[in-house]
Amino acid sequence: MKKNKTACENCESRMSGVFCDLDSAELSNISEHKVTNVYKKGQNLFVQGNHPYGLYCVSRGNIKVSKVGADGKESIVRIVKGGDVIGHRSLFTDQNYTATATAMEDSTVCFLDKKFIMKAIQEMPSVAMNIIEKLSRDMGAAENKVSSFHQKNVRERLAELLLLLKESHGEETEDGHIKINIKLTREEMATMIGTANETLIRFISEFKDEGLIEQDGKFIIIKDEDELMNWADANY
Amino acid sequence: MKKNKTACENCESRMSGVFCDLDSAELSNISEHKVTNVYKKGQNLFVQGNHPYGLYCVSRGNIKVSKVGADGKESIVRIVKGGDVIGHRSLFTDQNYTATATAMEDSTVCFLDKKFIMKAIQEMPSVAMNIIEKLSRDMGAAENKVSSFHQKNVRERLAELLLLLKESHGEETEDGHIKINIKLTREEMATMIGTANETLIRFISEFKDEGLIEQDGKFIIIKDEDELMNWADANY
DNA sequence: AGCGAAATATAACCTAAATCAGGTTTTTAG
DNA sequence: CTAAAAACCTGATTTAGGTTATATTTCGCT
Repeated sequence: MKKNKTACENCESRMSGVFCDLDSAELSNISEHKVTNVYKKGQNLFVQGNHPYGLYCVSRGNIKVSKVGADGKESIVRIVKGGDVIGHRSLFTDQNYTATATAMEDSTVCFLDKKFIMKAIQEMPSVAMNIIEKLSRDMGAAENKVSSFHQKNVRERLAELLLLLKESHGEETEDGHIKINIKLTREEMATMIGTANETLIRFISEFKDEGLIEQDGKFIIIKDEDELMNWADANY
Repeated sequence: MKKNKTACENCESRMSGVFCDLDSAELSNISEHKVTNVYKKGQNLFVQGNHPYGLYCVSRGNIKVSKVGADGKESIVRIVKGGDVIGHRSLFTDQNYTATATAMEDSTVCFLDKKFIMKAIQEMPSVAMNIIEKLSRDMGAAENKVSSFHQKNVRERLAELLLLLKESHGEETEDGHIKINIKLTREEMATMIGTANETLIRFISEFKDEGLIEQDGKFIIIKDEDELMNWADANY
């Protein structure tokens, strides 16, 4: 975890986060109060049970937020990408972290002290509003997941996951299809939809056989979005 | 849905909500901008797909927030009681409602116009902060649910549900036990943990046979909390 | 009070998906 | 480059819990 410093003004994810509405004076104020860290793939930003001291703001890279149960089983509850904040949930409720955050690849993440971020919320209504918006959106996603568990089978949840990943990490290829530009193991995908990796692999294979998706090395390419949407909305 | 008006200052849930830190001048300002409605059991405050025009603030009664899937199956994603706000999630993301809110019993609910509540957030940092806290807490609960689905079986999820209901709706009885003071059908409990009602009934019966819980009319009484906690944290 | 409709309960059966077992391929580290 | 370890894949077996069926009890309503 090397430390170095980049100005927020030059951050490649500058426009997408909760600080997007700030002017350059306010931004440079934040710049001065933050620490920038580089995490290697597999390193934790924080682990379940730790006490939170501030807010993490991802500049580059994908971070997975996961919970481990009593039996040691991992569940990925969400994936956070460049521009997003992380660690806010526990920070604002003043509990210890209820999940672990791990870099899925080499990542650059800034850290803001709790006192500073609390002051920012009080003084800059746009920051408060953006945090409220972000929490609301994330909560919507979490509640969707809950009802999907009840109402959909594994095949349907997988179709849904692929479409969500397309939204969050999709990139157009030369031939006009969408490539899911994030490296995920089958195990990780399985824990995202709450199934066993053998089961997940089986349905991935089915989707490939049926021409709904294709594989490009580690990456999945969406070939038939309409059909995936049909499955995600349950039809069998 | 009869209308009448009660001052926030006299609201029985005044101290528990997002407006709890306001002084009486601020409170009476809110009082003047709200509408108070009484909903009969079974009536909807809003339904999935509607456009949100403001914020609901529950004064008295329990409101269930549920989603229906493509197959018509209902899932209760959370239950909101007196003092809590509802409808904020969709309001702040400016989407249509993604769930339906239904009164579980005759309830009193106030409604605040969107413009007014947005202004309140800008001008009263405590309101913004309380909303952030509430969203964070709710989101923690939702993420716990997601990982429970993956990591726990029905018996364990039921034990967990009973303990959560004890926290949110528990009341001490004369003989020192805790009674879950909310009327829920087996069907409703089943949809809260994503199972079939027959299955839920099976495990409720088991818990009764084993002396972990007892029934007092429509209400459940926790008899052996420790054992329930063991089950909720998974041990089989 | 009495009737119909929900809600509750129990048992038998069946299926979706977990688990187990055995491979092959890819990645990583020395 | 090579060995070891991950990751991936497929088939067989088992099982938790969904589904179906049938009673019984309770509730809401006129």
